[in-house]
Amino acid sequence: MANKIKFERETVVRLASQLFWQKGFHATSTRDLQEVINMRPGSIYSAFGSKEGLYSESLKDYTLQMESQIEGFLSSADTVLGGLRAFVENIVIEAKDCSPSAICMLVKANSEFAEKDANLYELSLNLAAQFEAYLTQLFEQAINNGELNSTLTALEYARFFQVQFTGLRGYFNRPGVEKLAQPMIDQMFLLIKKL
Amino acid sequence: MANKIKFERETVVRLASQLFWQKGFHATSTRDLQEVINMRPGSIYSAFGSKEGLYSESLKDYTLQMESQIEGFLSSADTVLGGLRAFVENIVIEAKDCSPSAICMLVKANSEFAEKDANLYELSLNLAAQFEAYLTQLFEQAINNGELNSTLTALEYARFFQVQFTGLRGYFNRPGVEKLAQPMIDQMFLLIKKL
DNA sequence: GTTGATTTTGAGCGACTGCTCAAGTTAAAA
DNA sequence: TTTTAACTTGAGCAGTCGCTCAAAATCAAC
Repeated sequence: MANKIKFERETVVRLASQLFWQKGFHATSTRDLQEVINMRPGSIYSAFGSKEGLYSESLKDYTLQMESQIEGFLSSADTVLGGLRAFVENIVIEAKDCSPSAICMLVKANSEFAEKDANLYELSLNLAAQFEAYLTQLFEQAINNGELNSTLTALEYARFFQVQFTGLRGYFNRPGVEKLAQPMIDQMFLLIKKL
Repeated sequence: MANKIKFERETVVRLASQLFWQKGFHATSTRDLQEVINMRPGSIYSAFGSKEGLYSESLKDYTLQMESQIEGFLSSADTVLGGLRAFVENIVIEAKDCSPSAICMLVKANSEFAEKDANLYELSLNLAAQFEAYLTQLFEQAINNGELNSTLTALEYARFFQVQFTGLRGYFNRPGVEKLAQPMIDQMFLLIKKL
């Protein structure tokens, strides 16, 4: 009975996610979104409630995609560190130019939503915490596998990784430094092992 | 001849800078600015040309302020590295809560202006390059003073510093991790010396 | 074919945006 | 004191914003 939904929620959220990631929340208008996801205002608002609702779903999807991307690299690598390194190299070097932005969407979100009580700020914190927990679990494996000694806890390794990774992505979000990426990633993983 | 300007350009730019730093360019309305800098549209536009013009001046001022802040810490420190460390500790630990944002305004700008041909994107790149040159000059001094060996060039040290610093500021832009700041800064400077 | 619940459509609302400019105010020069 | 160029004011313009909702379209059930 009744009309069927004509859009695929997954596809729509992914497209919205890309636009939001590129332009940021405030600089993306609902008309921009309408064009990209090919939906009219009424449908968008009945499906997602608000621009904020669609952004929220986009950011959650982004985080899950990041994690499943890492899973992909892990499954075709011999070690946890090898998988993580392939992931970092992919983001910083290969995917750099076909990605909506060189900066992590979570980091962008966290920097865009200044007001500490805003929903989207809280969301960015929660997703960052979730991602940190995921990374911690990976470093636990790495320690158990003997890839890393246990002078640091898994959580401490995860923190170090995030600082390095975010720092690198920020630094390489500028033209003309491409040749430095590989040596600096090498240095990053060298440091992790020597901590 | 004629009326005198009633505002102090320096003060106004500093106030605007703080608001822009906190909220970002797109989320700051000209009405927000009017209130904070206590000027009416006509005066603002005759003095700065546009919202973009005021932002541009604000961002330049921010960069200069950062550099002169570092100068301050350097002049009351025994070594270049000691001065830089005091600066980092001040930004990440002490000034964290009274600052408009935990994230560097240059980094925010660079992440907000996605379109590669936009004026403000170009500006953020130029100022970042200027700041890197300034840092490089400091690390040159540190090498000459024998504080650092010369396995790396001054520019390479400056790059490493920026990656670490940006990474740390990003990581500590969340509640509940305050106690980790000092040890992670210690680790950062330990790494710099051991590179 | 008819019904009727569900989804899609898009004109357009009220609020807000960056910005303009005619009118008013100010104070150095004449 | 008068003049006049420089500066300030704020009502308000034209455009865009996020979003609503009555009408049209859709399609499973009967």
